[in-house]
Amino acid sequence: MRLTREKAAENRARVVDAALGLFQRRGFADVGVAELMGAAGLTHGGFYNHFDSKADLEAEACGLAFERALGAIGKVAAKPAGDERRAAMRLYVERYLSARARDAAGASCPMVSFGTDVSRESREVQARYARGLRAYVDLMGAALESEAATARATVAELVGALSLARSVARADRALSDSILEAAKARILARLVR
Amino acid sequence: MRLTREKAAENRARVVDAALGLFQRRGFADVGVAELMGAAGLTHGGFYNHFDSKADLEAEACGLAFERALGAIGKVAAKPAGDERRAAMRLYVERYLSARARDAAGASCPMVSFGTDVSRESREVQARYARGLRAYVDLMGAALESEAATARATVAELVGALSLARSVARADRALSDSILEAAKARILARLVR
DNA sequence: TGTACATCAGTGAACGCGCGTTCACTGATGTAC
DNA sequence: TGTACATCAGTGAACGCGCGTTCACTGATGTAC
Repeated sequence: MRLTREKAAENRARVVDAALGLFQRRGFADVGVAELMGAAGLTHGGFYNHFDSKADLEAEACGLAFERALGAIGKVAAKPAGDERRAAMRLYVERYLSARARDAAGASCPMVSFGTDVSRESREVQARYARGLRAYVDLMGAALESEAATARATVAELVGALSLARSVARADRALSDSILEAAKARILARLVR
Repeated sequence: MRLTREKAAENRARVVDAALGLFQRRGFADVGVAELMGAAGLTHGGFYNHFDSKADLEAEACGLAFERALGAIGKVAAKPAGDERRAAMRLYVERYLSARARDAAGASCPMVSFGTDVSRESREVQARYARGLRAYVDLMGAALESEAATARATVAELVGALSLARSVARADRALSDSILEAAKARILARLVR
């Protein structure tokens, strides 16, 4: 039952998208090929028509996550400098550090989802990740209209706060909320200044 | 070949310690029972004399990591307030965000090693982690002689910077170093003020 | 445009393999007398 | 204190199980004429 090329490409994209969601929620190791193919409405046997290996898909999913993250911060950086960009940046930070983003484990920043995993992955994933982070920091500098050092420290604060907040979200929601609030207040205060 | 109670307790402690190192370096999932028993100089069969399950050991290793992390920041908080405590804190930050700490994946802050993993672990690990983080933030407030919000944001910045720096350490060392530097400079600047 | 055949996306059974866990066994230690 | 026996930390083979990957097969699509 061969499919049209478009249909096949669509299926492939659906697998990457479904896999990314599962990987972000549960980590690379905990999601099997059969499960992720099932999540895309397919059976596991066809997996190797699209990917060389599971590691290959992991690298591609990581790339997709960065593509989305860079798209979001890129939009902010693309605004006219000054008030308009600052307003967009404020909105970006508020969303990034919202309870909503914290609870949406399946659709979030790759630095938060894969931060710990990435140093255990293949060289290729690591290289892709490093390129992604460098681009993200650069766009953050533009979005913030700041020096590189400020952009780097801000990214660290953003990523650290969301990571920590997510880690304790179930066990200590008050602590989780207060970490988000503290980081948000600090970054926003620096923005208006 | 039954052992003395002391020798058995010593073996058990050695297993937890060896397992923690391996877990921090490679994650819970990637380290098998046979391997971690081997790292402690034992064979896998005896594992269940000491632990109910692998998850049980994971929780205990997590507890040990926090014990150490809390000990380190606790020492700073225990210094006499003022110059002496500030000096100890400066040293703590410099060490925490050093290239050395970044490269010592096997012996580091549990928030950095387990940050992503913890939300995928058992309720018990999560509860232990949340208690640990709360205590860490409290001690950070004391060490910093600051309000709770500042302590929370500082922990986020520390953890975020070390996480990111470690993620790109192999693929882009310059970026890794610069993230460490940026966060260090910002936190230290706030300290002297 | 129609026909004949090669291609290939998808299916589902099967493969090794390594995992967590169990078990019968060993023999020095701990304990009851 | 000495003896007899139960205890239990450690060993290594064995167990199911689920994983990533392979394979023979199907049948609609793409292509050559």
